[in-house]
Amino acid sequence: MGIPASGATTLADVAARAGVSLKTASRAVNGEQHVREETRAKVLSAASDLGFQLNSSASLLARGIASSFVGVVTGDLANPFYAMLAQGAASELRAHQLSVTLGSSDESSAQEEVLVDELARRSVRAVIAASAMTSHAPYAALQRRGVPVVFVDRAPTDLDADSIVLDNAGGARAAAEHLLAGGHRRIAFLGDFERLPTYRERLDGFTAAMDAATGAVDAGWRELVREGAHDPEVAARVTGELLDAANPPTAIFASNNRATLGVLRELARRGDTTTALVGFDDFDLAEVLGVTVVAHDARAMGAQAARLVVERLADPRRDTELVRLPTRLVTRGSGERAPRA
Amino acid sequence: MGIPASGATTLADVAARAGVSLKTASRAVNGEQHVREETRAKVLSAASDLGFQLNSSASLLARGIASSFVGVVTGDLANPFYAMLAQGAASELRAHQLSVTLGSSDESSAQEEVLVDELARRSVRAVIAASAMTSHAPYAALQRRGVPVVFVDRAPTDLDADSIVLDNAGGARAAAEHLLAGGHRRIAFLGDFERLPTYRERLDGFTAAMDAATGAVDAGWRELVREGAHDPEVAARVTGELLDAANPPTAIFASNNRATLGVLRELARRGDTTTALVGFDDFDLAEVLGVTVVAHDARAMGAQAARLVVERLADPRRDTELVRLPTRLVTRGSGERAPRA
DNA sequence: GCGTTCGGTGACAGCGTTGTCACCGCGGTG
DNA sequence: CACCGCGGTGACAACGCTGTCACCGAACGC
Repeated sequence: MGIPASGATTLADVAARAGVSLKTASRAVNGEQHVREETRAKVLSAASDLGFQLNSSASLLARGIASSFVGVVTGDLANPFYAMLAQGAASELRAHQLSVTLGSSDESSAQEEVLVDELARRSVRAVIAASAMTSHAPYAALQRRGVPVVFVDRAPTDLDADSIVLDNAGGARAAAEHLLAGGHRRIAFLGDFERLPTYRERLDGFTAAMDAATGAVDAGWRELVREGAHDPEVAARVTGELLDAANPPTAIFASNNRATLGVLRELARRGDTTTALVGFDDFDLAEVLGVTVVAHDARAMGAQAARLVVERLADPRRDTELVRLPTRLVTRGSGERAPRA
Repeated sequence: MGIPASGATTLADVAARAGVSLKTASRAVNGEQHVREETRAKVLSAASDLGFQLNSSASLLARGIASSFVGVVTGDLANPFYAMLAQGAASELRAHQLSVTLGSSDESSAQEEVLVDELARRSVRAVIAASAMTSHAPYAALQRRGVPVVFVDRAPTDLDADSIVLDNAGGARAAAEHLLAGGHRRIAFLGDFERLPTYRERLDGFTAAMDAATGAVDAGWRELVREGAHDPEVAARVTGELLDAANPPTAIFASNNRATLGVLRELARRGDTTTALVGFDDFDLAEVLGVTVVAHDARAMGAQAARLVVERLADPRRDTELVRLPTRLVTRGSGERAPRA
């Protein structure tokens, strides 16, 4: 009943209609104590009559809170890894009355800088970032302003901040060792952009395994290390080149899900069913395709990041934490193919 | 220089430091005109010295704007369809100074209701929803309050609102006709939750094709229509049941990406390479696996939804629009397998 | 030379909410 | 019976910013 308000209805309207003071109405709609049940009911009914909704800007302002949003910066939501990460963070944050706002950088530093700037302008309460930048100055600026920044997947080296990363070296090493144990002597490594620490760590783990196997591996194994295979197209092309070479690898380690995708496309294209493959990152159809992978839990990573955010929000001066999440090798066949004689 | 501010620095601090009035500082940081370049530089430098950042709540409040966020409600971000949708919306909205806040309902009506409520509390400017609800009362409430709601993928029947959907019937019909043309007489239909309009439309299209082919198809084809295959596990189980039946289908139409995934798992598990398959929704590895699909552009859908939001924000009383996006059949092999003799 | 315009600047009153403090009346305490 | 404590309520001043309006001086037109 009553004409739909032309402008927005305010708490004052509700208070007037309920015949109470502004403050009492505020207490009622916020579920605070010190309000008689009867009064509260009166206010709530008036509010619902008017279709009232608290103005969050005004509320935030009055309470001296920047906002209730946490920015999540990822490379590309189309990558399920990031999507799961975001979802893990979002659901954990919701439990703490925080919402998530999203931005994709497409792995471009420039774009990411714009994103961070946008988040700053939105006065986000904290930021969770899977950063593709090498210099994290924009994040440092946020930190200085008291906005917690938690890095996921990739820890910054030029900034002291909470971070949560995978055991990249360990996972890659396990993959390499698995292939070596299977008798492979020529194993190709398909890396991502050189600047990404994840890639470098994975290469380190891979290298460690290869070095430990000196004598058992071809001396020239380093020639089979390729980088820059950030998207499936490049990965597919590089795979083709590797396999067309004079002395092709008998196994491939794809250092992330997109590289794996590219390898699979190329192998399928040429009907190659003998080259062994282990990929970093699990994916939906890996089971169907029988792809052996280094798996981990992206959702847990997001949730953990959210927890770090909440903890730092509670105590800004606590020591920064570096969480390293385990990976596990899931064998499904492609990594167990014997080397071609 | 100067001690890092204990609390937040305000525009007043900046103004004081620059020796100008509050209003002039405001004009300078907001890039408004009527400020001498020299003055602007002075203010900007003071702002950067102090690490100043405009308080968005205060700014929004003063300008009488609810917020700069648009809520995007989806089923589950882990589903690439939703992830792309969200990304499409986000990047289009960014061009209009709007940010996206995300919520996943896990396709649960209860959860979705909570989400919408949360969005309302955050005073979002508009909502884009891939709703799994049958009754859209919570959205109607938002609309009444002047918050534009745009439905994607699934249009509500109990609410007049801008919507953007796929040509579900057309896509499903094309898939069925394709299989029929290939000689199949027993085609199974794997549906989603019965309550989802997308599923019903796809079934309608499928039915239309089958009906048009009366005589050519088995009279009992309706027995091969199954629903509730919302996740891969159920889809896989149902597929198994269908194929184990006395008179199994020679082809399967999976009505969404998760159903397709389930079917693929089950076919792989039993080493079945003869049953034909067409899936609704494209996916990364479809090419590798040679899966024929009804494809569409989720990102475009999100972008289009964002455009509708912007338009309605500009003119709240314009007629609501229903956009129907085309689908296209992409043949890759699985849909072209001949029926078993 | 006087009125007019206009770029540049500032004072001030909100925007809608919440924190603080004060107040009122009632029941329990000594 | 005076006092205190406390549940319930309200007045009022913030919160940090922007819109409005007013003001000042310099450039301009006639």
